[in-house]
Amino acid sequence: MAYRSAMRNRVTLADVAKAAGVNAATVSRSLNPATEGQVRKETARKIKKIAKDLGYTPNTVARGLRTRKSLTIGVVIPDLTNPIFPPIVRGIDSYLLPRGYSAMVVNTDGNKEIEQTLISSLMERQVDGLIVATGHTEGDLLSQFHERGVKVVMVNRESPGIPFPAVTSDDGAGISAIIEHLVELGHTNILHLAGPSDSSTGLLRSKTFSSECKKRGLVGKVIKNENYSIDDGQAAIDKILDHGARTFTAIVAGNDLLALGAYHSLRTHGLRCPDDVSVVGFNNMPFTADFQPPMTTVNAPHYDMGVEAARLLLSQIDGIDSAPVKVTLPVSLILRGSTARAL
Amino acid sequence: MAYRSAMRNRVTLADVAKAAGVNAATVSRSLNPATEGQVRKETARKIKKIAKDLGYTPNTVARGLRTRKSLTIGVVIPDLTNPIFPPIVRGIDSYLLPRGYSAMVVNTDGNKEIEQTLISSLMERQVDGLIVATGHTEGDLLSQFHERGVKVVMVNRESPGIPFPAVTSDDGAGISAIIEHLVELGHTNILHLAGPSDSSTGLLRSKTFSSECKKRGLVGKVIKNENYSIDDGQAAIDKILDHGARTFTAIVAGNDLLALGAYHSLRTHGLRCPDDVSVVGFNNMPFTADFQPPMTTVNAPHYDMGVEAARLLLSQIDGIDSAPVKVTLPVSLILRGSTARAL
DNA sequence: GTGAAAGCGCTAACAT
DNA sequence: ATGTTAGCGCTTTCAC
Repeated sequence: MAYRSAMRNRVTLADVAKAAGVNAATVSRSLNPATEGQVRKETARKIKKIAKDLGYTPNTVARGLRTRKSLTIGVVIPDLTNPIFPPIVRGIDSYLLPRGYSAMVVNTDGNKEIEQTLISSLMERQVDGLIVATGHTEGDLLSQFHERGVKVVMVNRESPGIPFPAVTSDDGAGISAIIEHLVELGHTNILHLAGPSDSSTGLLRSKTFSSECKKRGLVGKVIKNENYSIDDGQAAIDKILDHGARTFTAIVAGNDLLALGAYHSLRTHGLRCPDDVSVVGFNNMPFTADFQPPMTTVNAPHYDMGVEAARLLLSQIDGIDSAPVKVTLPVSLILRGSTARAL
Repeated sequence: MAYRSAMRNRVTLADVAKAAGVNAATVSRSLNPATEGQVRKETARKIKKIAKDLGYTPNTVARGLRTRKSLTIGVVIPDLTNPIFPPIVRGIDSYLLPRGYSAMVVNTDGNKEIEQTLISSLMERQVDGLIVATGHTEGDLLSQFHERGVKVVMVNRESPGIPFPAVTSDDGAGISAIIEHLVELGHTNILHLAGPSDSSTGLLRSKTFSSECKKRGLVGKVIKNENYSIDDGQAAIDKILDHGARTFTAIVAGNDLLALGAYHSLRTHGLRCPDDVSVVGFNNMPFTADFQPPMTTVNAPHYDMGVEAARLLLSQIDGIDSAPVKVTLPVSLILRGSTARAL
């Protein structure tokens, strides 16, 4: 047994070329499906065999340096442990992977500084584009990309400033459907547990809520929350219930997490859902059907939104689309056990 | 307004060097904290200022090509939408990011071919190491890495063949605690809804279950499942209940998803949990406390497992650790509403 | 159809 | 303390 470097015995193009008795360029051409036609069939076949025998693995990094394409997409989300994001990420992946791209996912925790740092890191890694699901991204950062020609697509949120392509669910229709459902059940005094107002979803959902209530002559109060979290939802309802001043018979939450927080608060205050108070979520995130009670919510097609966002981004990168397309995917109201007739 | 390329106006080291009237190497040294000391303080300050003014962004890809380090770690998991994985990924990230590394996460869906493809893609991207949470990875693939000197750490699963470092939860202790709890409640006939036998967790948990039952003189039947999924759990219990031959009074599930499947099956068969049948999960994944009934389960510290796996991997990469360390993190039984005294 | 040469942006010897 | 040189592994003109 001879001495052998324990370290990675990387086989390079040059190694294959030497073994095949040809130039590295010829190997490169043979191995790339797009340029394979430039090489004599016989030669290409031989080279491929040798490459395989030698265990050649292309070095994507070196190729990227030369071609100025990393085949990597940055995905910026607030928090992977929020169950709506894994389906989005998987949707993105499902479109990217078969096309040779990979995704690099970062979590910002809704923190603007962290977001700035992470996006810079993605840029240094030469990502070919960005799919952004955070609303906090403000003008300065995004406009930089715009100027630099970096492709950006928003998903689940819209960009506040520059008109990037965006994929969203039809939140307006969702809220309208909720209100209609509650009205049919006889509710006339409804509380909206709104998501953060600096997110496009929070804003749109609460605006639609208010206008629907006005249109239908309902009492519709809006409580703003800092975050789309269980804790925020619980704290908000706690605050009202602790003052003993409940007038509403239904709660429309900005998302399922806030709705779950409402569940908790109602329970600790001895109120029953849906008997005393109806609660509606938004997103139909995983496991909402298994909650107690099963949650009535609006289904948003997160996986498909991811797919669509990836599609939009790649078509931008390939220079096919240029217009800042807005794609809105349909939602549907999922009736379960957390809503009932008003007392 | 002059013509200007719409494309990315990348500022390179050479650009900064020219503007500063120095050599590119000096700029490189100034900007790298590790080599900054080699440069005159005054010069370094000036260069940094110019770099900033010019909007210089380092190119990690080019650096990686030169240094043979990508500062990227591949993370191989079965499925991001399984709620135990996001905490693991975030744990990994939390350790990696402050140290300049990024993670690239891929989903194998438990499919060996997909796994092979994705891992190859990660290797082509020159990842510095791999954190693997899939059990299906068999000898051939892993041994390749071993030979190539690629660092691998297992998390949540152990490697079947080669002794890579691994971070797991103390599943044996978890199962023991469950059995003890059930025995205290008077259960003597217990069913184990086991996870896939080709995963180290599935195997260990079911082995411990069997030996505990034997030791305590309990009737302990084991049903194997293909996947750690709700559907599999439901189907398995359905199969038994459809035959009307229930003898067990408690179900110990291989994980929370299987337990949730058991919930569903019991419900459709008109059985109440925990009144008729007690159910115990494993993992304490998010939202188990909100299920109906709140699920008694074993808490596994997934976030910490991610942190620990990343720590192990980087210390391997840095050549600090060499021994294939096995880290086992403690678990704890979380008593909630899905277990009750046996009838 | 194939080879030779240049160079993507960076860092690490080796000079000075 | 700084400059020079070389080269990481690849693709892409440009020759022939």
